[in-house]
Amino acid sequence: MSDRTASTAEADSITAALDVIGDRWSLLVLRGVFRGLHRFGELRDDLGIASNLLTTRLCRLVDAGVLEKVPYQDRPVRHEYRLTAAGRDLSPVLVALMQWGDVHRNHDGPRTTLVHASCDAPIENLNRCTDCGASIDAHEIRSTETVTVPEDA
Amino acid sequence: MSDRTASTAEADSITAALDVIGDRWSLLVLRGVFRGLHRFGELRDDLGIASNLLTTRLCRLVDAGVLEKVPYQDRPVRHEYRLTAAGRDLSPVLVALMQWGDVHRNHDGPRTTLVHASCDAPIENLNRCTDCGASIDAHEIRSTETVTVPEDA
DNA sequence: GGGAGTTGGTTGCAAAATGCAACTGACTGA
DNA sequence: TCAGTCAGTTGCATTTTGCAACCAACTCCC
Repeated sequence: MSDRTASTAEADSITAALDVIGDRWSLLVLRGVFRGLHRFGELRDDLGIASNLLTTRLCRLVDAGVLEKVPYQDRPVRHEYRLTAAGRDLSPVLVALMQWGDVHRNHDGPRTTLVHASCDAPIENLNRCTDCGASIDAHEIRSTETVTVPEDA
Repeated sequence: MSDRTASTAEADSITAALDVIGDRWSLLVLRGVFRGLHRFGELRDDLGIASNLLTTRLCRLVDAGVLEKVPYQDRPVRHEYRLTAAGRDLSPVLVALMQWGDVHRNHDGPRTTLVHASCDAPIENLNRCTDCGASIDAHEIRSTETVTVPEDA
């Protein structure tokens, strides 16, 4: 990856993030770990991913500091994969994707509802203004480096 | 294996979302459109993407209802690409990715700050409880799955 | 009216990523 | 000793992507 630096869309933060989780499987692997699947075989069976690909994805995510290998037995030494703080910080990405899929794609398929553990009420993902606290629609976003997103974009 | 892993990896909302924007380029194309790039050549030059891939990505995004083609001239008829409502609803995904990249990846690279147009204050993305309104960390998320595909009964 | 330029692609082929299936190595427990 | 589990590795076919050249419809300019 990481050869998206060709022109003016150089290595900004979105590109940097996609270098880690922008392939076909990485986010699904992370979703599995978020859901409580921590071992190689669990992830392979749940995702239906080929072993060789799961190996490379896990290594890459560990290298990126998103997952860490934690030994769960000796003889033979075996590890499971756990989220680091950086990995947990990806939860808004997964929640945002899931919410979009719920609304715009997955009208009939199986749903997973995420709830606030202490309230049992559903979780939503949104953009919020750090000053006024309002939730922000795409129209109201202005980018300080580039063009304003116009009304009819 | 465990109760939660039965059949969930096939067609949930995250998978459905990734079917649309889960490849190497689609989110970058959308980022370009969000930034105000609407024409084929603008996107190609900005992203450094090959023409044939940009063609297939744009067609797929139009088919998925995320972008729409709007004619901007006749003779020859030419179109530009604009976000639909569904496309604009992807802004939390992009903001969440950007925020994660800012914090965990892109310490030295160029930053783009997104601000609330009416406040000029920075935008953040977060998960929020629809009941208590608290912003929610990954630890506080519980998932309750609606299994629609039963085991062979 | 003939060439150069612009825009928005298409085509052909090489390179890389992915999918599939079989196999390995270290151990267990019977 | 022998089957079974777990976490991968290896080899090869298929699919996707990257690169470069080409095309088609127009405009502009002389």
